[in-house]
Amino acid sequence: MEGSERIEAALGGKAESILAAAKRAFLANGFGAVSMDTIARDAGVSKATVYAHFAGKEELFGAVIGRECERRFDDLSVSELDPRTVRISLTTLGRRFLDFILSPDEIALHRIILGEVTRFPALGEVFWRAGPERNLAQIQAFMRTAATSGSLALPDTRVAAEQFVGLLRSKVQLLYLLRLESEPGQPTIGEVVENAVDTFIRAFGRSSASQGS
Amino acid sequence: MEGSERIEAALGGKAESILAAAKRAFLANGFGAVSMDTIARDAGVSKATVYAHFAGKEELFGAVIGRECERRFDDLSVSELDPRTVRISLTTLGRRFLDFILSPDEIALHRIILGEVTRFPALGEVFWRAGPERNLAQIQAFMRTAATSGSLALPDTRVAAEQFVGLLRSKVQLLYLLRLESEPGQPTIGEVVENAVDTFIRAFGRSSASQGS
DNA sequence: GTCTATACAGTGATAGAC
DNA sequence: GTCTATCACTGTATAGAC
Repeated sequence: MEGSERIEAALGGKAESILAAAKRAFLANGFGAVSMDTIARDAGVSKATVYAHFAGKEELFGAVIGRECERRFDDLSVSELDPRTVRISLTTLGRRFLDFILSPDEIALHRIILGEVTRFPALGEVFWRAGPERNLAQIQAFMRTAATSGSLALPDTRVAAEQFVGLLRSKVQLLYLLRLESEPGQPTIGEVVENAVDTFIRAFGRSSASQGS
Repeated sequence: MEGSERIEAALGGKAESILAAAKRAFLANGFGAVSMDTIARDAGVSKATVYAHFAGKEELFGAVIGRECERRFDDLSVSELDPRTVRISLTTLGRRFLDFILSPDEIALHRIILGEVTRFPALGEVFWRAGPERNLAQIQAFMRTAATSGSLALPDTRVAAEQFVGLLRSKVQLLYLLRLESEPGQPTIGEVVENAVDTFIRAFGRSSASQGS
């Protein structure tokens, strides 16, 4: 244990504190509204220590965001889904996807990326590759099995995956991003998923499983 | 003409210059990266004049964004669309909608709003009411006529409108927001519209018009 | 209202002791 | 590596003359 502490110290436990504090500050307030002073104080170190680990504010921001993009790997576990029970599988898949993209951290990250992509153009691709692209790949994988097994009649599995995502996000993701998620009269996540699955199966369903109650 | 110049001067031609300069700066760079110095210089007035018209940077920002939200009224002209030729009408409608939300000004506004909604919580509702909500209302109006005329079998016109929008935005809006619109291998706007209309008619179409080539 | 000049706070970044 | 103290600079905002 003494050894592991040694190693941790050698790797820089303070670097982790700084990154953690920077993550909290940046995700909550964006780039411009956060000062290096705040980050240093919140991390329990001096400002000079921050600069000993990171060349500047922009580099620190890039490190935080890049890390955050990589960390969040949304495993939709599509291999566990049975393509023969399409409605159930699509509902599970849709629910997992929406729970992920509507989680507070993911919404905050989404806001930051879009707000700062003009100043940090590289972030756009980093975000896309780490998030939406992976999700689409997983969903497309399920679409392929469903098409192969004959449960769905899909002219193009890639387009199908993109459209299923579009049906799921509908307006609900934008409402969350705009902080309007608790407006009265809005449908629940469960209803959004149900509606998306209904429509998707109306369009591409083949078997009697497409006729739900 | 002398009179109109007088009036313009009385209303403050400089206020317009300031708002115009602020709009350019804020839409291009966000809130934090813009200084009142830049705005004043770009507007051709002194900084004190800016403060004579607007209480501070935040108020100026709010004025610019609020104005921008109101200005952009996207008239989809749904009353001109014939519900009997569903495929053509949906294609026209989808094209107009996508051309609007993917226009440079709209994309820039979208980025700013999402990036600053944490600092300016009121902007979320302003944006929603002025843009997405109006678009949805117009699209829903068309869905109603299509349902009444029997061209589409829609269980819920509101949900149908939201889902049509979801199919249209699919991933293309996010790609534009992330500045990845010119990545190779991406579908054109025309293809996105076509795919959205295909799927929508597969789900809700009734007549033989749903069987396109 | 408009300008020039300036006050004042806060920022990112660094020097030097330990 | 880490700290305290400080730098140079930019930012918002204002005072006073016209």
